[in-house]
Amino acid sequence: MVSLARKLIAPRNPIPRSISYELGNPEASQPFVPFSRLQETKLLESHLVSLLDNCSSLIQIKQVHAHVIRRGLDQCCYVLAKLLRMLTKINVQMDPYPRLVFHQVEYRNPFLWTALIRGYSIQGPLSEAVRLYNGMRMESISPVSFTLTALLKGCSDELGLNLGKQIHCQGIKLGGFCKDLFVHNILIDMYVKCGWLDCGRKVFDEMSERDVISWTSLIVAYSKTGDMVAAAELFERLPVKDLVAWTAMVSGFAQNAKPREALEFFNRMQCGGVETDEVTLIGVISACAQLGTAKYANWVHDVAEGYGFGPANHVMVGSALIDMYSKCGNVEEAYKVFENMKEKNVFSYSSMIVGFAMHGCASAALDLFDEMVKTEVKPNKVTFIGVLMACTHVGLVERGRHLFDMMEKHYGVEPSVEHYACMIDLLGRAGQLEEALQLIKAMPIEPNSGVWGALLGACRIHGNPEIAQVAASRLFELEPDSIGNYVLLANTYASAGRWEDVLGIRKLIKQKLLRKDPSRSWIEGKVGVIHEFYAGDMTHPKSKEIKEALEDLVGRLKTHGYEPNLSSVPYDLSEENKKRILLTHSEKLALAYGLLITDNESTIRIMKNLRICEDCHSFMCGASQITGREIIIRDNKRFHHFRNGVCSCGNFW
DNA sequence: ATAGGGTTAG
Repeated sequence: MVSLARKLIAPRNPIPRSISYELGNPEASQPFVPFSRLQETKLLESHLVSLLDNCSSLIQIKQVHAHVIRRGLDQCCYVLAKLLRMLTKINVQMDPYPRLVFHQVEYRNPFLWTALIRGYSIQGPLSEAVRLYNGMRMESISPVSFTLTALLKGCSDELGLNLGKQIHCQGIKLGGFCKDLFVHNILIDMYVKCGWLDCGRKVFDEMSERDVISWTSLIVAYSKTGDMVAAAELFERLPVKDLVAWTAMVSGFAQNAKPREALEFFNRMQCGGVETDEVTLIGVISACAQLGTAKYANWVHDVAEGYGFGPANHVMVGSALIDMYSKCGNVEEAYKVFENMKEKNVFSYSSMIVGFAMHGCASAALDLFDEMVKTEVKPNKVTFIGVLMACTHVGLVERGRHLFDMMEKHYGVEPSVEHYACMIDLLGRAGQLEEALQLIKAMPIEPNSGVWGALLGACRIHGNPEIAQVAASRLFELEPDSIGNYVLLANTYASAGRWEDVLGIRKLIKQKLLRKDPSRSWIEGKVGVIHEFYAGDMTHPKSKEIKEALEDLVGRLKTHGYEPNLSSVPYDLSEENKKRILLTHSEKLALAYGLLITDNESTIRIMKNLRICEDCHSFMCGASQITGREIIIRDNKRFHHFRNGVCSCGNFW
């Protein structure tokens, strides 16, 4: 029975290829197969294909394959092509198993060829995919448009691009698929992946017919290069905007640090009656995390629950919420979300660990790490950055060293340059500047700007202009246009009283026409209204009250022993001028405004774009004591919780 | 067959 079936399906004298391939299925035109049997075979084939469709592991696929052979269909291209596609889907290497399956078939149709080509194209090497493609044409088998898209999928680098261009130029001349929408959409994608956005645009512009996928591909491409203007331009021209296109805009703005625009688009999307799914929500959550305000945080959490994508059942939404609450200063709420999640993955754990670290809760971060390694979730490089950060923020040098030693030995995570930067930060902030410098010299990988920057930052904190000079000279090579490095070096000189050198750096900054990123702080007022203050900026309508409130506060603070820290002003000015400047630091303005607009009980949350200065730090400590308020400040690195005169960072930041 | 997603760094 078995051998009979095999004979029927793979005849000794195959019908001419040209006919069979046009029909797409050689078995279909065998004249001597009785109709009923043919139907039976067709049924069996589609049954096996649907079995394959439901496979999710190699073992399952092999079981179905055995079944395929038992039923005598081991020459059936239709079923075997599906088998190869499934093997590719679960990432089974083409050599040897899928390759063998392919070779065991005597008469291969274009779909079977394409399935193998696609496998090599996705996994690499692309050269093998090309070799097969040529082999296919040598046997006079005409490629189908799916063959081209399969090849184009693998063209994501310089080498692939050449091939892709060939396919683009020649292949399209070949036949009917020159107008094929799929091929063009994938061509756009290929050019974009290779960094040839203009070519992608050209394909798009010349297409006779476009669908929402063509538009969205290009919109995403622009947003990935940071050009949200071009992305928005296209988006507005897109005739029918679907969920994915809207989401591309929302997350595009979020990824490009434009949280307000992201929220604005989400709002428009909702007004337009477009449905929302968890992918959209993740973009919105990320935008709220950047705003850092508590009210938006609660709002978006409710929105997510309302759409049925609560953190309990959606790992990605949950992880994004953990990150958001941490960045909004509410680490307790972040932990609540974490606890209630049914499934936790490496993102959930890492976000929570990083969250604890940001808030200076080192022991919570380290405990959670210990808990994590007992589960099936494996720590990754970000997890280790999190635990090292935790150690840094409380000065746990030995613990950090130990973790750094163990990460590769025990957990198989190779220390990257970012981990070295964390270690330099850890040693440096703890005052071990020489050790930090030694570690940089002993690094097996090339130190990058992050590493030298960490050292320079530490030199500024501990007032070491000599080592600062070493770090800065490397940084000026690596990042000649980054103003921050010049400012840090100048500040280090300033606190050592080396005003000549400070002037030298200032001159350099002027020569290079660099502009300082102005210091600003913001605070959330009524229902999502954000008030932003720039250092020295007295244009806020309530400036007069703010100034009075601050002067009053300083007066009361002085009776508690506060003295303005003049070394926080890196300019060679008179004492009076220094004091005046200190009082217009943006976080102080925001604090005064916060005191004016909130009731006596509530916590004051301030966000800031730069590192908080020593003077503001001690000012906030005192203010929290005098006013009895809790003050939470997020600077560009971490959170400070000021309560009863002390800060959670233990004056270590 | 083709489009959208979450954690890090001085």
